[in-house]
Amino acid sequence: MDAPVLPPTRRRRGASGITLGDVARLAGVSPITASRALNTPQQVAPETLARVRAAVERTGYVPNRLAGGLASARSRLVAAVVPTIAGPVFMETVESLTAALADSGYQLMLGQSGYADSREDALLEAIIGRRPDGIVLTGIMHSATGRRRLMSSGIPVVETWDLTPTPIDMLVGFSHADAGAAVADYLHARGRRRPAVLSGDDERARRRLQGFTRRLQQLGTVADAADVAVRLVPAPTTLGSGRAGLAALLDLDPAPDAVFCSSDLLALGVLTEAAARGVAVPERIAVIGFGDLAFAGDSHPSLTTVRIDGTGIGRLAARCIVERAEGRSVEGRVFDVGFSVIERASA
Amino acid sequence: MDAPVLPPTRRRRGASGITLGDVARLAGVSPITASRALNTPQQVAPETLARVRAAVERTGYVPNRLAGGLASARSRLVAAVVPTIAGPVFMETVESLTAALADSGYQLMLGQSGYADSREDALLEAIIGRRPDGIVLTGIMHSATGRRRLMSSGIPVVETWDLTPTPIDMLVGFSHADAGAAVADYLHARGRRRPAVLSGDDERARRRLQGFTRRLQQLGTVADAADVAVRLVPAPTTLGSGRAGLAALLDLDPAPDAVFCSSDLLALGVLTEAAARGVAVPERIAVIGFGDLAFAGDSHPSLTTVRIDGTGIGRLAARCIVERAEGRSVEGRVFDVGFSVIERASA
DNA sequence: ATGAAAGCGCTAACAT
DNA sequence: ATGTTAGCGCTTTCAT
Repeated sequence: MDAPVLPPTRRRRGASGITLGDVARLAGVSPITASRALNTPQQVAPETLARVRAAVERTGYVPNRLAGGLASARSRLVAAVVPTIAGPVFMETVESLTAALADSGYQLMLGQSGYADSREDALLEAIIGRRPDGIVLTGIMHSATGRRRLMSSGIPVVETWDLTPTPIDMLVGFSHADAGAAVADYLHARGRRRPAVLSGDDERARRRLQGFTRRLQQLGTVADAADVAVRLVPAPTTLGSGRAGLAALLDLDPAPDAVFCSSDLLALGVLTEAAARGVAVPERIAVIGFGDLAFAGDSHPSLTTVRIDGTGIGRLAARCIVERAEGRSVEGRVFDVGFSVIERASA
Repeated sequence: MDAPVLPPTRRRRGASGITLGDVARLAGVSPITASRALNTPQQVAPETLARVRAAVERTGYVPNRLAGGLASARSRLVAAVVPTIAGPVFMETVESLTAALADSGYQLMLGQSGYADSREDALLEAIIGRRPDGIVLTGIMHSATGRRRLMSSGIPVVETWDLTPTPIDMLVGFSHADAGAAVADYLHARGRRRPAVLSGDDERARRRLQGFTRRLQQLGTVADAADVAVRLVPAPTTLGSGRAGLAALLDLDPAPDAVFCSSDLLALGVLTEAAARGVAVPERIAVIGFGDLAFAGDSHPSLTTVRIDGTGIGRLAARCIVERAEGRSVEGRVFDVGFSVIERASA
């Protein structure tokens, strides 16, 4: 039998080599009609629709989104950048972001910036190269070069977990300085006069620390910022560094009567060390965490902390991107989701 | 001046509309040469290379990987599926996977399967549609339909965190039954004769549980599987369910003298509840966790647990995918990374 | 070492 | 409601 005249090797097609054209042929329509049947079914006659769907079913066709994205300039891909996945802080946000995006037919690409700026450029290149419909920045950002690059890329950007004065584009976060101040108020109202801070050494934690000490000065708890005992530990914070941190703080004279920790994990370490030493919490020392992670309500004593709605942040970030991608305009570009101090037993 | 004759609206190009063609023109070469300069520089004359690189620099060109992927049938995208991102268990694996892939020029796409099978089909469709060069399945898998679909997609698949008898393709994991048995041995050797299990209700934990009780029978610790007190808690496990779990186990008569927890978080909850009740660990009850999360060494008492090299799993999974994608063959398709019981103070 | 032609699989822009 | 045409931006194949 004569094979039809074809160029020698028809090229390796993706193993599941069924294309829209194949489906269309099987359904007896043109490719564009098949495309419409899948993407905008209301534009297609019911009977045609049924034929196309049957053809899809029979062939097991899965549309190639690379091709679709190239043709339509909409990749339906969203990139998220986190300093590290292994930190518990942003997980909630990434989780809800992933879920919310999936609901709208978008997929999440994950990038780790690390806590260093060096690989950041490579990461941006990798991300922009995929032409995502949006980029969600979580936590720390960014070299000035990186910011400029993002702006000129024209890709919608949502920065999260912070409220910076000059956002790249959109912003979903809260004021870390205000959160620190709120904790200062809380401790002051409960009569604590020798507060200390145990803090991871990252930018946002430092901002909370600043807000905290500043408010303590305003309240008259301390005369000078230097009067607040501060112990910095390297990021990421751990239970172990919390234990070591409390040990160090207890050696001070006078010993503090409260510790504001920059993370719940740190606070859990403080509780652990206090229990190990027989130091009564909150009687001898009050402990406040940050984040309200899942375990905060179940520690012993239960942990007073600052709650951030990480899930809400993720969901809102997703909405910002999706609305923009679909050409709908969002009312506003800066969203303050706030925070709340959750009173429990430890303070 | 006469504009060159062009179709009316040249179509909206991606905002940063610089293409390889633009770069090539600027460098005075053909597009394909510019392409080679970027992808296989050794094929290009040094002087040409320099001109192309200069043009890239000047224009801020970022290659469109959607187009590249479409043309080359290599997306340099890898999909990872986890039940949930918010669980601490797989974070380490996802982190090292992301990092290892990035080092080889691949990007990670994240999908959440949830603990339910319902959305799984949609997720697979979304993933396969992107034509990733590989798929990493972490934890639970999968409806028979899903497995078949993956196999017929022709995309390399790595299942992780488990050793199943009939892998879809490649496998990087360890035997949960063996891990359970090892814990049984450990407790038996230390004279514990009334061991209990506090376990999240998921498949792999159940497999460990089975290995655990079976070995206890072999050892003669119990006559019957039903003699091992088992308390199941819903996944995901929390510190709170650990506390509640111990409370329930202590009500038994006779009370257990050891608890094997299906996660470190659960074990931390047990330690917490024990401390709150003044139950001495390990004297009155020994506690063993699973996972060796970061905090395990720092709890009070420090936690005896089973260590899994999550980072190694991620790195190895990345290697499997990358080697396959680059056409190199990997020696073997099943890798047992094992586990180790870490002896600390709690047991 | 470089280039010309063709096409990856899909969708936007016009038809009709 | 459906089809035709012309690309999206890149890489493959085959020449030179």
